[in-house]
Amino acid sequence: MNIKKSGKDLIVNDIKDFDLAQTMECGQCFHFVRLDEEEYELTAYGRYLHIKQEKNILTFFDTTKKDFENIWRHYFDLDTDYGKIKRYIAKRSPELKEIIKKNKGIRILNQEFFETLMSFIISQNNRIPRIKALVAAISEKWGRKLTDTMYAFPDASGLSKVCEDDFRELKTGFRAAYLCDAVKKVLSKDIDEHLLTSADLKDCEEKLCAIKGIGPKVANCIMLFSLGKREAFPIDVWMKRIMEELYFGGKEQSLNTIAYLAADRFGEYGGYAQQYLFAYAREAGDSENKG
DNA sequence: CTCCAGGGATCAG
DNA sequence: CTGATCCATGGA
Repeated sequence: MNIKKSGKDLIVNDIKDFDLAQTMECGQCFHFVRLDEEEYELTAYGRYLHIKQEKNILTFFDTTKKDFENIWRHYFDLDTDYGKIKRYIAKRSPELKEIIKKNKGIRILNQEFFETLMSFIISQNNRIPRIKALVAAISEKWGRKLTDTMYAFPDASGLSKVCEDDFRELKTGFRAAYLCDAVKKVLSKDIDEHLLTSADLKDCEEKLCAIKGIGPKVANCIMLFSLGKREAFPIDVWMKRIMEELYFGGKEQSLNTIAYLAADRFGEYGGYAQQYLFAYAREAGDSENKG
């Protein structure tokens, strides 16, 4: 990885195991706009970013070295060795070799805690385009304006005066009460990001599940995508189906049994494995719909 | 019209 | 502990 400035832009050369589109579109993030095949705009940590990939060259448009080092380097998980991770997962589960090859550029983003918390509450029983629309709507209504079309997601204090009816007006449906409860518990420090970060996986999950509307799946997404807990393993309907097919001969299993197998098989790399399994499941599901 | 979405709360057994 | 039903909303 070779970093240099070119006018206002910042260029990263020789980037390995990275594909921008795969990373943005794999269902972990909801606050971005696709401009072109490998070109996106997004917001995170109160900043706006316009980014583009051409082969193994990444261009961060109009970005200072300071912002790259303080924010984007960690956001895109650029200091993690994904080659090592992929080799480990392929060894533990050879069925995944092909799908890892197809999705060899997926990175797990290190997103902001509060935005991730709220986004995955919204994700429950919802579709990705709709989740994105709701995240954008909350940002536009209560967040800081960054460009003509993009707004930063507000922090908890920015939502302190927002009530359930306000969330309901945006058509968040039955999740309005959940969003309210999350804001309240973050403001009261009942939910504290730093305590969660230092807590172990089980303790952290338990604390997150104290928020109304958060269960095991959403809690694990929050831990994986915003608290740096890469051993977290979110199990949704897709994951359940594909795990039963790959490891249990197609027989139905309880969520606990599946979670136990994941922990045993993938350990500290559970979260990474989950991304490839998710891609595998979605691909299988799509071809099923076509055929 | 019906069905379902990267689930979870609630209640029955 | 496991299973069924409901939850708002919008797109297929």
